[in-house]
Amino acid sequence: MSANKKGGEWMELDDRKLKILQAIIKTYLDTGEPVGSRTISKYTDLNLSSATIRNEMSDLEEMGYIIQPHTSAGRIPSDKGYRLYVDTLMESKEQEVTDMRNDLIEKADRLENLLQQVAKLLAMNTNYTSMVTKPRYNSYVVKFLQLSEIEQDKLLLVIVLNDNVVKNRIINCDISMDNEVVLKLNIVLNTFLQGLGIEAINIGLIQQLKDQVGEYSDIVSTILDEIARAIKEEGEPEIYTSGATNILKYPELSDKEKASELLYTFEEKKLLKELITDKFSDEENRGIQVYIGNETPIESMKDCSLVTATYELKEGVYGKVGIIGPKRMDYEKVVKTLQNLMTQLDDIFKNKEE
Amino acid sequence: MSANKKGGEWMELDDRKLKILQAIIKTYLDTGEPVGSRTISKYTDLNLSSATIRNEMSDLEEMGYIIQPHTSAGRIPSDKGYRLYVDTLMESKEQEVTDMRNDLIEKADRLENLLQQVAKLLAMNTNYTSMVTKPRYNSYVVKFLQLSEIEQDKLLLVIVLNDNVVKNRIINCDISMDNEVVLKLNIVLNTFLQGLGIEAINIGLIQQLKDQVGEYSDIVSTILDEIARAIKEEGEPEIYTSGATNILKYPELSDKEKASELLYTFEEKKLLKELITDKFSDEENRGIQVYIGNETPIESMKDCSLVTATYELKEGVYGKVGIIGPKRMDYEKVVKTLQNLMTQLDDIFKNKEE
DNA sequence: TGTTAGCACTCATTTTGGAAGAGTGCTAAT
DNA sequence: ATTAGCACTCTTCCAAAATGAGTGCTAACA
Repeated sequence: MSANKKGGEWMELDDRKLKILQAIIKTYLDTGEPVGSRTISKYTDLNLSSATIRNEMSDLEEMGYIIQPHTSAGRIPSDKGYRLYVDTLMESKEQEVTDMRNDLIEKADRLENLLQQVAKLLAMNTNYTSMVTKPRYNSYVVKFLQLSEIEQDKLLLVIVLNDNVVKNRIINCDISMDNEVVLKLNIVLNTFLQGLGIEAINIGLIQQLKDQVGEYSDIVSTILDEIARAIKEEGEPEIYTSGATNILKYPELSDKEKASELLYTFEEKKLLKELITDKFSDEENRGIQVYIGNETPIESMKDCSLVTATYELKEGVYGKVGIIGPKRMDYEKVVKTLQNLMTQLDDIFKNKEE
Repeated sequence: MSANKKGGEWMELDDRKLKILQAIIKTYLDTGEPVGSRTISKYTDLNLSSATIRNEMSDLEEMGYIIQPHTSAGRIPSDKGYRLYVDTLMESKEQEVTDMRNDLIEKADRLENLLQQVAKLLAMNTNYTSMVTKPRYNSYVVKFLQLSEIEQDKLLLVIVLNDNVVKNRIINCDISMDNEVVLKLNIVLNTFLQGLGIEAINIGLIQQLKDQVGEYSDIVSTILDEIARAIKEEGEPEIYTSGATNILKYPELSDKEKASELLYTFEEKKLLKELITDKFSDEENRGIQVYIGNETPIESMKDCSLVTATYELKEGVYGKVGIIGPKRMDYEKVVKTLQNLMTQLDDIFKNKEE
């Protein structure tokens, strides 16, 4: 028994076992079929007979790194096996990395488009499913408000939140207002509300504000409502996905039952949003994370793996991107692609700043 | 041979044949399995032996209304058969119609949300896939522009198009501008551009405008660009879909090949957009339309039917909704649901107007 | 003591050959 | 014109047999 609990359990494995395990997983990632002792005996550089391999495999199975789907089938990696592989065995093979920057900058002028593009590129590059979250602050704050009359009894309310998030609302009002009133309202609203977040807009403040505007308190009421709603709306998580149909390419996921559940998860997005808000909001999970099988908290993904990364839009504003594929996904490639994407996104966002 | 070419070809069918065909299609809609002569002989009120039915079926097949998947299987309707059924044989059975209004009004405050909701409700109610297009004018026109300084060298440009479509752009400018300049720019922009569409913003006008603003012509240039882009963007078709995974519920569509293609079509949406802009933009197709099998111009939908309807957002602004399902979809229900939805949407939009 | 060849055994998959069943087309009788 | 009857054609279902991949174990070997 090894002495260390965390990060070193695999000390129980000698070098040869590690190599064999690695060979098994690699082969399985390729083929998706249970791999037998004979295959490995030919595959590896350590010249061993299939019989020896069998013995080792038997051990590895006992230790929980591989699984036999049924007697007299080859072995497939268990979640524990994958975990070990991802943590220590994976060797970054060099591979050309697609430069996505050009594709990206060109098409997208708005953040939403950009993120959707990112998702699409990821899906196309990896042949898995991708998801990208829209970054959001923990708390939004009113930066600037502007009211303008655009029709007889219709006001346009422009709400600018921090980070220059802009929201528009059309407000119907019964009383017609002349220019002066609108001007006054603008001043009052801005002096009262600038810099405030949703929690600061409370009854006391509302009353104060209403006192200032006299007969227009109804409209102010509506406006405040809309502001609150806009802030709340912007605080909602938003997710873009792409390549959902890619999962149909992997036989182990594409039987009706599983595929249906998975596709529904991607279409509905509700679960994905929960996933984001729950588990992945921890400040710690910054780098690239791999969740294997049941490590993902979504039931329908129990046969999938999820690789996530965090990008930084600006100082303190983070979003996530994720790749979902079969457990036997090409972890190397996915991790590489994500790393690559992160630096490219950094570039883009930095440049936009200027 | 019948004398009339269009809409009356089925005159070649006598009453009994019609009844039999109707019975075949109805049964097939129910079961999804080829239907045999014996079934019909029991099913119909016209007491005929299976042998007689067989003869009639043989005729119907020769005429192209039904198909035999293989010798000694029952018959299934051909596209031509479905067409006849939808055009003339379908009898509107009474059924409770869900009142979707409440669900709708409650949740949606913005048009996009509303349309997405509509799509979702349709999909849930019918168990098929639904799509809803965002309505759009043929040509947008600038109604109102507003520039405000929200940061040292960042301007917020609010663009209001007709029908109160609002767009925002953030514009970076090198020169810092005082309040007065912004005010002046606002006036100039509005006087020059109000009421103009994209085609009216030509070189001549641009030059005129630039002359007015002197040193700020660079910024004006950017602004005009952004306006043009905004108008163009708003003119792009937009489609919301829901219930794509529903197609997996129908065995005849859910084999990997077909399902994959279909789901991709729904995810990608590009083809759907083309479909909308091409075929369905004709002013004629106002009412409820049914496209069967190859009548839909999308290859992947050749085993599907598509039922579309047009809703009116306001005078002259139309959008489409569509239901996509297997050819043996429950046409009655779908048509009823759509009719119902149309009136409910009318209600909602009328009320919003006030 | 670790490695290997050999062999019996297991179990999933594929193949095969009916047998059953559904449905037709045709013919002859009504 | 309708129908009963029958031979015929297919698909589908099922079970038995063949195949084959892969294992575990044992005995021999270095």
